[in-house]
Amino acid sequence: MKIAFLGTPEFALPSLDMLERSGHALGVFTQPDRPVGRHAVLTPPPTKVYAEAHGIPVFQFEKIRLPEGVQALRAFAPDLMVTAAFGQILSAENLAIPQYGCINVHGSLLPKYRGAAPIQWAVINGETETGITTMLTDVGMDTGDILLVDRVAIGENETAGELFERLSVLGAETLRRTIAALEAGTLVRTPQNESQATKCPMLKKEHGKIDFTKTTREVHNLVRGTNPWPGACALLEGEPLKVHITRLSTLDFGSAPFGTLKGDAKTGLFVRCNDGWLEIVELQASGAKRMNAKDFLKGHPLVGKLLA
RNA sequence: CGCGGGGUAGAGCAGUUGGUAGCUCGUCGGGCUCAUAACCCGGAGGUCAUUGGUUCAAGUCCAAUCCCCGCAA
Repeated sequence: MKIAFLGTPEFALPSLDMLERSGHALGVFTQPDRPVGRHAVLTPPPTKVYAEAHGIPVFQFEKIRLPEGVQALRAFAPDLMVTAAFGQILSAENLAIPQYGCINVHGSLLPKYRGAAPIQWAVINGETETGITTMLTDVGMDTGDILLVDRVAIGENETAGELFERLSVLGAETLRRTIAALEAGTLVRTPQNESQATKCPMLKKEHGKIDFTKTTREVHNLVRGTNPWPGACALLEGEPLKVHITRLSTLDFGSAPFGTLKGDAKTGLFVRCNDGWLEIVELQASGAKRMNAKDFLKGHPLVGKLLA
């Protein structure tokens, strides 16, 4: 089958790799190269790097729904489109091009967590289960008919980054089965239950701001869900402090204002939240590299100070 | 050349107007103790990122270079 693969970041790579190994004729449509990092180095998206290494043609458009993109897609003449974390909205015109339509690989159990950052929000909200849904893309935001679903449990300490990696691998498998069913003519379409639908917003920097009036579990979930990006952060004496890893703890340092720090270089660093004390395992001060909280304590007397 | 912080003992940090290199933790040895991750005493461990310059004297002042990181995009 001739497939137009629309995907951008690492999440899309296992799916792309699966399609390549399955011998489909591929074309990769992805976002333009973007400036990355402190020195704004123009960096190609991972799917482009993969495609070039495997001799797959690459097409990059700012907006594929604009005439230029539509024209290129039509010229490529795919039988099927596949999207995985593409990051652009497709138009009806785009979707009408391939005869089999467009299959999207989505990192949630639809109709829950429609939108841009389903994996992170599932962790932030403390979900214990998520998964991969393949769906037939329509013009709405993740509203198309459901094809196949695979479920996975979310670990108590699992970070969004770790879950991302697991789901990207699972996504390739779910996609493989979906296409196999399509080719066998056994694919079943199930409309989404609109009454169960939830939407999650794109994750922004400010979503990482920790609120210590919340419970230890809620803060822990935020730290996990924003790791590795954008990272959870708080203010220590006016300076930003990133909190990379936390652990739920049963240690009790008594009552104290929310955000109060306790502990030492041996037992670890703990911060007061609404219902108890959360251990901060790994952190990063402004200008410093990330380190163990215990190491940080050796050179920074923090006990009694306040995080805000 | 977007703004900014930083490279000092194994780890995390301090080091004031240039004048013998310090703290906490770890480590090693000894002591105390029923015992200990606790406490006491002692020891080892540094080309102060690199190169050049100023000076009687540079971790400290000047210049250049390399590396790490935060913010902004």
